[in-house]
Amino acid sequence: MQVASWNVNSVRTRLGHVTDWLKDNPDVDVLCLQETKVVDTDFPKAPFEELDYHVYIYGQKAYNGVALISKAPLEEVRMGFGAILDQETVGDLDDQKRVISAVLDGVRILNLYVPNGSSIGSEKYAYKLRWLAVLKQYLSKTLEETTKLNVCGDFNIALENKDIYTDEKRDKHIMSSPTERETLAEILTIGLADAFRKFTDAGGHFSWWDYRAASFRRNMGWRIDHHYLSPELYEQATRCWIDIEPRKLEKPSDHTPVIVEY
Amino acid sequence: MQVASWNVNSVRTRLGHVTDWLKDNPDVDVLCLQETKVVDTDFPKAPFEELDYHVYIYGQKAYNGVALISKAPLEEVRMGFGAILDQETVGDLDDQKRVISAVLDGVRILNLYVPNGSSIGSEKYAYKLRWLAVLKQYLSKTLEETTKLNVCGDFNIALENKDIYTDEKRDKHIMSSPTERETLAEILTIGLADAFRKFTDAGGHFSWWDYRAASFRRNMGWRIDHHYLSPELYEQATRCWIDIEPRKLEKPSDHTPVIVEY
DNA sequence: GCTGCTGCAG
DNA sequence: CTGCAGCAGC
Repeated sequence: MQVASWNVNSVRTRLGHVTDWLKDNPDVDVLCLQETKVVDTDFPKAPFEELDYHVYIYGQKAYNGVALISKAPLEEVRMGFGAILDQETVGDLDDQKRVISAVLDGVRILNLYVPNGSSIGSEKYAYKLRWLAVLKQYLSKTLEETTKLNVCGDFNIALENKDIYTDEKRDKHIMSSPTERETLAEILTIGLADAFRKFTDAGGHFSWWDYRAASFRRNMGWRIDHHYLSPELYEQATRCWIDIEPRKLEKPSDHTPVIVEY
Repeated sequence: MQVASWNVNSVRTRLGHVTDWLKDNPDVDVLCLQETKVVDTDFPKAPFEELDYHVYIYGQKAYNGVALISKAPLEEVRMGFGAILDQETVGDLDDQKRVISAVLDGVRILNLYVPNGSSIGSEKYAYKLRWLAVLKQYLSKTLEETTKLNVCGDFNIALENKDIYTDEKRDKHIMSSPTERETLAEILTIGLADAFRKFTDAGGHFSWWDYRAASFRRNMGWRIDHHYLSPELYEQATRCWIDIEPRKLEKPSDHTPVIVEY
């Protein structure tokens, strides 16, 4: 089974890229999309259904939005933190559509778009940390019911120095600050491990390159899109890789797909 | 000597089209641009200067804006009505940057972007008529000092029925209403004649096609961009034509160049 | 409708 | 550098 994660930065603008990629990657069973940037009524379901995929969406206008594109029908589809956490815990966090999950062949696939956080100390940064605190509760509760969990998506955090093209300003940069790293590392202690690092020790592998400053051409990237697996799945994992080809296309997303196989 | 008029609908968005067109039309001495939509500090002068043109600009943020692009340096450059009319007459009309003129080889080239007027009876329509009243004074005063005057630009008025693709709703449509036509015709009585009509009697020649309803493909156009010449220049005129090629490009302006030669 | 701009977000 | 909303113009 293969699961892919791809922040497409607007599913409508990137529709051709995404359907082309699915055609080129017929072994991918579930494609997890982030930043679809579209309300559910306007999501282009037909192009995927015509390729015999099932589509599960949780979107909003202009920002955020997540989706699951699957060859087989999915079970137990859940949208938002509120699906399993009480309202008091969730608060307003589900106003932004960042969480969708479902089960395929006994594996819960959990697709996330973690807040970016803007800059250290900003209001959006506080939101990111608050969101991650609730995420931990959400994942803990999920792990109470399943031993096969694949948490993937755009985490907007690069855990290790080798996951970033440079060491400059690292500690003060959003996505690599000590607090963010510690927060994510702490979440993973509940029983999740990075599928990519099971197979690849080297740095220089990235999943996101800023649109600015020609950073893709200069390979000034970050590895911020991840597949985190529960122990049982981690054991079963046979591959995890980044496909940089879509980032080379005309008008690409700034992210590129990350695929795990188990 | 050749003078061209082109409403480019954003000189920054159309920069490639404009420089390409200049390269393809090396005999054009002065290119008059309208709707440059950029403040003077942000006008892309360098690409024109690298092609050895001189650039004279009178712009504002987001709306309107006119410019003169010239192979030779221009003399007596004037911006706005206020350059020769008293402030009492001009009022607030120079808040919108719609008038620039200069002299080349004894010919005053006067580049206009006449207000569109939105719809008959609207506030913008009243502004258009008020603007045209002041234009008449401005042109009269200009004709007191020169016998060689080339007034060109986007007039947002089609003087004759054959200058529009259809007769439908003509009288109630902005750009072809009787009042607008009479107002422009009255202005021309001070001593200006349509260079295009010296050479071409037929209808079906247009300079503007709405972006909507595939109107260019269906040739649903209007001839609203003009060169009006003082008698001496009109006598000397050897050609006047519309180049529809730029309207066929990707992401074109809705207008296309009109060129006069004398 | 179709485009361009501002302003925001990433 | 890109996408979107909201606006304005035509």
